[in-house]
Amino acid sequence: MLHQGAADSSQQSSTAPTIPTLYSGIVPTTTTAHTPHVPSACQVCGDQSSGKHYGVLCCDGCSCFFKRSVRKGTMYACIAAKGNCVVDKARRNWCPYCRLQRCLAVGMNVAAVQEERGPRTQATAIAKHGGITPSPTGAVNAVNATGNAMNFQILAQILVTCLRQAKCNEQFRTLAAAQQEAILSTVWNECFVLRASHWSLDISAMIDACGDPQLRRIIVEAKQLRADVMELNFLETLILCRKELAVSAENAVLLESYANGALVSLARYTIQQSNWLRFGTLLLGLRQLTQRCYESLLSSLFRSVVKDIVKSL
Amino acid sequence: MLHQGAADSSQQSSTAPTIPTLYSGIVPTTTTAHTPHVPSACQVCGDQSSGKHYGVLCCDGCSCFFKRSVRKGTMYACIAAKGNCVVDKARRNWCPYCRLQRCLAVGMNVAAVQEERGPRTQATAIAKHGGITPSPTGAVNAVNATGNAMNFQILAQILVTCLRQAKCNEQFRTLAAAQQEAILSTVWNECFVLRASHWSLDISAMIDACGDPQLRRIIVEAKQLRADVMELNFLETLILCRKELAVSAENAVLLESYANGALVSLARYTIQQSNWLRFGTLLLGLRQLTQRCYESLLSSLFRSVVKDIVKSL
DNA sequence: CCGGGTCATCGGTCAG
DNA sequence: CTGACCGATGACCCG
Repeated sequence: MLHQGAADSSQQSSTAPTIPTLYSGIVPTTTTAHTPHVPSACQVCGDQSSGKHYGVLCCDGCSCFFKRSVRKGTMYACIAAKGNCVVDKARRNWCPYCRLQRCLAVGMNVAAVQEERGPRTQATAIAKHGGITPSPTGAVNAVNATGNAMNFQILAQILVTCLRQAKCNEQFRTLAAAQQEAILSTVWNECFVLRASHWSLDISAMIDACGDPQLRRIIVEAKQLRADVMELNFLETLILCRKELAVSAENAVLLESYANGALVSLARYTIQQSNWLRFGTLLLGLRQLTQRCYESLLSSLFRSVVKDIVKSL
Repeated sequence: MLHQGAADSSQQSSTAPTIPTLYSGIVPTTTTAHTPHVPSACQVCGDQSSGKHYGVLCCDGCSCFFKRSVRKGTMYACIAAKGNCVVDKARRNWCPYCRLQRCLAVGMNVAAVQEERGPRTQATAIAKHGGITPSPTGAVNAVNATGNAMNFQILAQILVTCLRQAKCNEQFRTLAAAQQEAILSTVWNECFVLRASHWSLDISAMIDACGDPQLRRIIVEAKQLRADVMELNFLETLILCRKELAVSAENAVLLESYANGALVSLARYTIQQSNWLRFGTLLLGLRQLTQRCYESLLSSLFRSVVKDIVKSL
């Protein structure tokens, strides 16, 4: 930080608003000459980049910030509630939410953040010194980058399947394409978790392999609903048909009627085989599902694919 | 890159005539090496230094004082009008003018003081203890400083009333104090919106005056539930008794049973006067309420007061 | 090169 | 306003 301050004061005495262009026209010729490393602009904040991190050219700060954010799974709130704060070198620390959003927007890969390892040294030193090997605490799970990618692909396939299923939803399918797309691009993650948590095969290993601890927690929680096929369908309708996501007044009415229909059907279905409690529990589960999904980094995992999936089919 | 002043100041403690002796004999051998943290004298007042700040070895107090002075840009006047007051640990607070002069004299770097950032934005610390959770905060600027301050005060009173009511909730009140506090510090905003949206008087003007458009939307949405007193009580229980917020395994069981009880009661109550739809609609409204609350900046509005309120009563 | 961790030094907090 | 305290940041190093 001191370093940062020093750099600031020496170069740009004031908070210069035009930072991103820092190396736009200056460096090109001198680049190959004697530069220690190729200077490029951080795609997140425009600061000097130290190379690629998590798939994107960015500076140490943004790289580190991204790593910590993903590891801890903290969910930020935009300081201005707009979600469009300026993220440049001088202001990147003002709004963590917008900084993280920007990290994801430029394509930083959540899955590339590894599990936390133990402290760096000690183990060897102590082992040499005495004979008492201390427990290396964090079982370094370097994991297989290859198998990891494979698992991700499979999960992406599951995602496609879930969204196809949503498209076939009896009520949802009747909506106009634009309305469908508007809804799905918002609630796709809820659809995914609902279905994936009740997948016929055990896919927990693949979910673990994605390296997103949040996703794991969400799925585990959703799994506790133990919904059957009928219940899943009704819940899916309730996820898909939310009048708040209507693009027009008529659609709002339509969506509400769909949701009401699903509610009544679900009530009938659950009451006939057990009691009211089941009905209420499922709906409360929906609340939990919604909240968790929007608090999580789930989206970033499939960010690249979900857009295309929603469009096609 | 690093401050020249750093090297300078660490050696020439001479600037301060009376100070240097403080730790001169304690750290003799290890001085220059790379000791974890060498206790040294603050170059400004001679107190124990906690490391370099703004380029100079100094204590937390002088560091903080310097930061505040630079940020606020206040001009002090020497209390003795001489500009040569003694600045040592015991007397550093007597004359801010001379203290600041001394900060500058020993080379503290004004440019290293960054601009003020917003309040810390934390957001939901998921996992772990499940208890500690101040909600997302944001800098809702002073805005309504003048005329609206009154309205804000009234709303804060309403908030107090809502939380008192929550504390009296038939189920919630039986929980241990620590558990109550853990839950309320998370869901207080849901409690507030639920009650405020169904307030007996029309408080929409005050809500508007708070200058948070999000809050307005949330309240309007919640108002559409048109819940009666009984329903409100059941919904409140469902907000308060979420097993995810349990601080212990036993409490999780307890909370779940409370929620189940509320579900059954609400079902009985609603079915006798209309139908299943009402029951389901209310629960979906709960989902909407939860999501909106955590997406909004509501918390920042009451950030300063809610903490105290939750603690007291 | 790009993952990881480290730690001096920034930031804000909040009783006193 | 003060300052002890703690979380966040990022330049730097290792493997």
